[in-house]
Amino acid sequence: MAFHKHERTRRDHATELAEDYVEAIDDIISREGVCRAVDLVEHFQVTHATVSNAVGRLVRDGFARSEAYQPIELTAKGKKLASKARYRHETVKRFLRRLGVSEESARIDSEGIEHHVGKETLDAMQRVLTEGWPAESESDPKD
Amino acid sequence: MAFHKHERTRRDHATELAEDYVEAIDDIISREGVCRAVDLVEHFQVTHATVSNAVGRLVRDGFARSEAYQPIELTAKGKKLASKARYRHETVKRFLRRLGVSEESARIDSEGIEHHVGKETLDAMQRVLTEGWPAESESDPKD
DNA sequence: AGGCTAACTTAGCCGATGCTAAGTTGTCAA
DNA sequence: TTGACAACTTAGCATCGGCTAAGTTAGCCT
Repeated sequence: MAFHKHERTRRDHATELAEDYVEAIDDIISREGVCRAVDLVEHFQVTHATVSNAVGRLVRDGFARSEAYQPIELTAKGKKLASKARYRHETVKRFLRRLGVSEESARIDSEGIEHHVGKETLDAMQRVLTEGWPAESESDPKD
Repeated sequence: MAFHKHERTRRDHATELAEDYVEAIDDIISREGVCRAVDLVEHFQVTHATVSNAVGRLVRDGFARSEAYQPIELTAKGKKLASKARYRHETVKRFLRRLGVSEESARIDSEGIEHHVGKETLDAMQRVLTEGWPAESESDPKD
């Protein structure tokens, strides 16, 4: 790995908001046809000004397109990130449900957790969802 | 619950750094006897200035005590937070190991995940560690 | 056409978390 | 004892993600 001990965590933070936004935008477009800033205001329970700034960063970073006073659109890059984020989010949430966690807690916790789940952990969760729990083993795993 | 949709996630963020710091300070004191700023510089791979600011916030928020140029100490409140954080961290990490995730990934992912795991999820993970996997069930859970 | 209202932007503020550069203190070894 | 070096602080800067307040635009209804 090319990461220092806490570098990954910090890098995750930098993209968290972008992931939450593109995921929300993608959802809203699916449901409503278009996504307006006011929809994101509603979704994240923040002010218009906050959304405006955030969308500005998405545009700057190539995740979204937006003309002033027009609906927000995702770029190909934005759509790709959105679908990756949704897959992770769904997998984590379904995994928590399978673990026995309530809908409410699974919804809340999965929102925070999804950004910190690496490929290996995600695959392990997905495996549980498709193949059931791993075998119980007495010995320590070696990998 | 008294949370708006994303309020919990935002609140978690506010205490994340504090938790990481008190946990690290507590560990270092256990291992070394005292904790100096330079140990935290090493641990988090940030500059001295960053540590100085962060410790200032810990002191301001009642988690730590520190005299200029002296070792850093935790208050009772800080120790309590540290042990809560360590318990969560350890539980998450051991759970991931049990899931089949490698030591390296479990270490990295648990660092990010621990701050977003609510009581219910944590209990579910702990239950797996002490009692094994939950029963497979065909039907949807109802809680 | 005109005007109202809701949607949006812009400007300016704050705190958190990072940085560099420069100054201060503590400590150990010569 | 004193001087050098490591440890620490302080000042000043940037970005992010919040906010309020104020200004602008779009769209609809009369």
